[in-house]
Amino acid sequence: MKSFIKVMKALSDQNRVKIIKMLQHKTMCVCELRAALEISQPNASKHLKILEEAGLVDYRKDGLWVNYHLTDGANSPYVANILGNLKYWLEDDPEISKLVGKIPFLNREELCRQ
Amino acid sequence: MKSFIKVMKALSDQNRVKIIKMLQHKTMCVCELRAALEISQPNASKHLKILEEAGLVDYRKDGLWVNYHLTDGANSPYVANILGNLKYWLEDDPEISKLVGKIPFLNREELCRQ
DNA sequence: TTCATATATTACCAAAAAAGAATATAGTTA
DNA sequence: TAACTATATTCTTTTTTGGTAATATATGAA
Repeated sequence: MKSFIKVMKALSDQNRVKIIKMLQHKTMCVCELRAALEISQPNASKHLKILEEAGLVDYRKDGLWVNYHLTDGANSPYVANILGNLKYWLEDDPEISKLVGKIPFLNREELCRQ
Repeated sequence: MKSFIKVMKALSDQNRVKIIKMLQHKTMCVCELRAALEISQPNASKHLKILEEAGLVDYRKDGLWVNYHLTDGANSPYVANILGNLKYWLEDDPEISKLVGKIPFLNREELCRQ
């Protein structure tokens, strides 16, 4: 039950759901995500950690960048199911559409000099 | 997105998940639920209200009793999907099994005189 | 009407979670 | 080595949530 609740809690926050929906389209680094969501860098890192501990996302380091991507849910039936459904859910949510529309114009090199 | 998050939040608490799993087996009144969960009556009422507002449960009044049951999720794809999957998920969780095992021995007439 | 009782609501407190500020870590480059 | 930078962590404050106690509501019975 604990792992189920961890997944539900991870998905109980708007910014974290937005992160999931963005990662459906593209592997993204922390600075791209924080720029798209307009939140602070530590805040973005913290949300990503919660998603990671729930098994929803994973990352690969690439130099200074840390690229996050969705997992395949192989380790949790809850994760597999919800991530599968979330491909279709919230597709017509206005906030999500707006965010996803931004993705092609996010430029890592440009965004990550603060 | 708000309704999705409402469902996720509703399922982010052990007692509420336990209520769902019990209602899979039987329509139950508040006093049966609170007795099974060993929580206070106001606490049970509050959890039920959160589940109801998320669209996961509904109730019918029968005299003094209020009988809660799972919805069919007709008004929400999230609810329909999660309630469908929850028939199978958590079936082998020890806490859930213990609770569900109690259900046949709950006696409303006996429990509801405090 | 009056009393009894199952449930809901309110007010309050403690614990948990979210956010910001400051600092630390880990790569990279010079 | 030292300086730079993307990210993570820690500390603190604020907000949210879960719980209890007390009270209100609503239905049924006398």
